[in-house]
Amino acid sequence: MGVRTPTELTTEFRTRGLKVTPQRQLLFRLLHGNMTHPTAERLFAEASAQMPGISLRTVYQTLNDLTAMGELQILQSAAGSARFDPNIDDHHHALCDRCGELHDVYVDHFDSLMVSGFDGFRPDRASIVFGGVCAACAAA
Amino acid sequence: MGVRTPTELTTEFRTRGLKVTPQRQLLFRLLHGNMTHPTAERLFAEASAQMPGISLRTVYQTLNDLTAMGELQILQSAAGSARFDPNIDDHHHALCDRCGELHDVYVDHFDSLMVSGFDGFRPDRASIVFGGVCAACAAA
DNA sequence: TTGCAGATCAGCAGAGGTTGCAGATACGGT
DNA sequence: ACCGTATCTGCAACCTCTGCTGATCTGCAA
Repeated sequence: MGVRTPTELTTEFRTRGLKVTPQRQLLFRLLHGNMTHPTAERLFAEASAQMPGISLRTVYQTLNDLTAMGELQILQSAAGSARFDPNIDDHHHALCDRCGELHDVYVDHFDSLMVSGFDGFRPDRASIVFGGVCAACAAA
Repeated sequence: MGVRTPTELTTEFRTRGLKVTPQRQLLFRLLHGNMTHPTAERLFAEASAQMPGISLRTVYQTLNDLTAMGELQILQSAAGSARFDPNIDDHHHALCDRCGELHDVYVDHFDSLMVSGFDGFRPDRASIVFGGVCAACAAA
C-alpha cells in the first residue's frame, strides 16, 4: 500500500551502503502510511516541527534517494512543485480542480484499451490523471 | 486537429476585447498545423527568427491567453519546462524515455474503463501518458 | 566502547523556468 | 485620424530544486 515501514527502509538503506541518520528516520516515519501526496516543502514543514533545524536540502536528498530505489513515485503537479507519492502500487490519480487534492484510484483491465497512433512506440507503463471535483468540494 | 487558423484566432481575440498584434499573429501562424509539442522557449526561438526583438515575455503571455480560451493545452513535462499542445482534440500522449519526444495517441472506449476509488469524485476529463520507447529510438 | 574513513548535514548560492512590474508603444472603435 | 487602453519590451523577482563546502556524525571492526 504505502511505503515500507521505517524498519524495512532502514535495512534497505544500510544494504545499499547508505547511512541511516535521525533525519532520515524521521522522514521514514512521516512517509509511512501517508496516503496524501505531499510536496517536499510540506514534508519539510512537518519534519521541522519535530526536528527544528532540519534542512530542506536533506529532505530533497532523502526523497530522491527513496525515489531512486523505487520506494516513492514522483508526480509532476501542474502548478509548481513535485509531489511524492508514498503509494507505489500500480494506481492512478484523481485531481480535484477546486482544492487541488490528489486521490488514488485503481483502474481495471487497463490493457484492454484500444489505442491508435502508437506507430511503433512501445509503451511499458501508463499513468492516468482524472480531472474533476472531489466529494468534499462538491458538497461545499 | 491543431489549433484554429490564424484568421479564426484573430476573430476570437477581437471578440474577447484582446488586441491582435503582429507578435500574436506570428505566434498564431507558428502554432497552426503544428503537431509538435513545443516549449515556450522553442516558440520564442522560432518567433525570434522571423521577428528579431520579440520578447519571451510576450510569447508566454500569448500562450497563456490561448490556453485560457481553450485553444491550447498545457502539458507538464516531467523535467523542466511546460509544453504547449496545439492539438485540442480528445487525445493522449506517448512520451519516449530516450529522446523525450511526445507523440499524440488516440484511445477508444475510454469510458468503459472500470475505475475504483473515486469515492464521490466526479471526473470530467482524463489524460493518459504512456511511457516507453519510440520507434526511432528503438531502431537506433 | 573506541577510532577511523567516509557519508551526511546545514546553509547558502546558483540554475532554469515563469511571472510581476513600469514606462513606452501600438491597436482599433469611432 | 484620435484617443483610450491593451500590449510590448526589458528587467528583476520568484519558485523549485540542485551544487558546493567545511563541520559533524554514522557504520563497522576490533
